Amino acid sequence: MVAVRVAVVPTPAGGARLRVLAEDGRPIGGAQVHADLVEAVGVLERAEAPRWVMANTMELYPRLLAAGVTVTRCHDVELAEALLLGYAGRWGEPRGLPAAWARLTGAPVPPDRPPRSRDHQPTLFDAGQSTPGTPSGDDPLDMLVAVHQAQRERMDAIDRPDRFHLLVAAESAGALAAAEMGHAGMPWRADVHSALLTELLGPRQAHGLPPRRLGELSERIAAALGDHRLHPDSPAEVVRAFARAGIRLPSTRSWVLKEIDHPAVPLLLEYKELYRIYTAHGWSWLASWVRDGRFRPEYVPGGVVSGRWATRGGGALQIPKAVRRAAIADPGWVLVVADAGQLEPRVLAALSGDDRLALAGGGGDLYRTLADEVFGGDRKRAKIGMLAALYGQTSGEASTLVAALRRQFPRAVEYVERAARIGESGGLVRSWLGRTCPPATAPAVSGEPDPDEDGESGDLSLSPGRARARGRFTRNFVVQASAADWALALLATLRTGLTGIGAPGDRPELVFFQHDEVMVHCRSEDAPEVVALVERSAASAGRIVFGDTPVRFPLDVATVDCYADAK
DNA sequence: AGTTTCATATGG
DNA sequence: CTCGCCATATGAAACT
Repeated sequence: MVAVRVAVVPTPAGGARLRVLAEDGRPIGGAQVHADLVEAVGVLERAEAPRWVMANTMELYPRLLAAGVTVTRCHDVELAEALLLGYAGRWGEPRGLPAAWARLTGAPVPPDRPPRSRDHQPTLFDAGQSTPGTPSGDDPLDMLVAVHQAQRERMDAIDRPDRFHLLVAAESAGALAAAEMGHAGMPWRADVHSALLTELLGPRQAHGLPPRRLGELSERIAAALGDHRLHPDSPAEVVRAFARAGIRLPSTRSWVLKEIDHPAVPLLLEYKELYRIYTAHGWSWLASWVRDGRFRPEYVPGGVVSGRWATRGGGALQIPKAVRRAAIADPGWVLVVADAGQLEPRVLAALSGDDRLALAGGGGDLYRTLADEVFGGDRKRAKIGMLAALYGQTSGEASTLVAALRRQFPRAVEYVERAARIGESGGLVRSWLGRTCPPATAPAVSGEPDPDEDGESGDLSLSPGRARARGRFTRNFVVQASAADWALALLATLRTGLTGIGAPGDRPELVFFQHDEVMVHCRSEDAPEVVALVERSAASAGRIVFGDTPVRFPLDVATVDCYADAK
């Protein structure tokens, strides 16, 4: 019989212990012991491609990838635990296997281990069976099997189990993709990056001395303000210098400075831009994060409450446009870059079943249609109105614009307003697939008491100010988290499909994922097939997540040599 | 000296 | 009185 699911734990000596499971998680037969983890997984994957049940994908899978073994599907017990805890309103409790096992057996719940650092070498201890706080003698494979089985039962017991199963599968697939992306890395030309820095900043100086261009600018800024010396990166100094020149600044933010008519302003703006690149994406960034022609950040699936990914170093999700010129495909290869346009309003249309809004997104530019239907052709206002509805903005003319939207799209607007009301009254909201927002936290952890908070006398209701903030959060959560549901489904479909394209050994590789954008590195001749696959995956993600919906999720797809040319 | 918060930038 | 969501990362400033 074909193994549907297989639980796997590594042994300290590089081996593995496996147990075949039925779909519901019940073990079939006893534990198998293998001397070689990589071989055991590789053989079974090729033969039966089961869903691998693992405690933590990001810890185990990189070892398999390093040895050339990929797997198709998994169930990540830790990620599933976090989703289940969140669903139950127990957000923030330890979610690791030892903690889940302790809850199952009624033992004291140990805290989660802190995440390992990036250049941490696995030790016998890490790979081993005992974990701090766990009674030794508990077999990790037994723990894994039992916790997984219990998770399957908990998943079946909640509302909309079909969607929640999808969520766990998508979250797990995301973890596989994250490990694979960390393994592949984004093609990155250090020489191009360095040349770009030199062009912008002047040649690199020794000992972290600021590059010449920054020094020159700061001298000219000082001179323009009648000073001898000035650190333009110190907001306090800049404010003081302007004060001496008779200009009072509330802050030194770019948009504040832009309103000021003074010769130092353009210099200062230029300085800020260059300084930012120098400190955040300069030579030291290059040295820390780019090796062997690849940028390898550390992705953290499920790292953001809304289900978006985070990174633990490298800042992969904030790569400035200016340095994207260094992301260049290998010779003979290209980058297929695809991003979902206007994803959040489209997701709102699907969530709320607002078919009129769905229709408005049918023509490609949703804001354009909105503008023509509601705002007398004013696209800018249409966009502000929609974003105000999604974020809860009330200042300026935002309320008026949202009210206008509501007249034409009552279901969509009511959906987010309802989420806001639930949040304001202290309730929980969920994404379409069931990812749940964290509960309202107890205010004033330390320091100054919140002026908006009158008393801490065990009153669970929120103060008006906090309640409104909470409402904006839950309002946005339902949309942002459901958009993340969709994006994960896209990613999962895409990564599976890619294994069928290209020649073995020269497969397209997923190298980047950023909220609503994916990047595939592939041979030029495979690009058309990849483009078609990405587009199919987007459409299929819409159906998988939202079922039968008229909402379209169009992608902007570009096949380029260089990331900077994608948009 | 080490740690935390603030200000400002980047991304979606 | 103010009122736009989610993040990461850096250096300066403030704090222990």
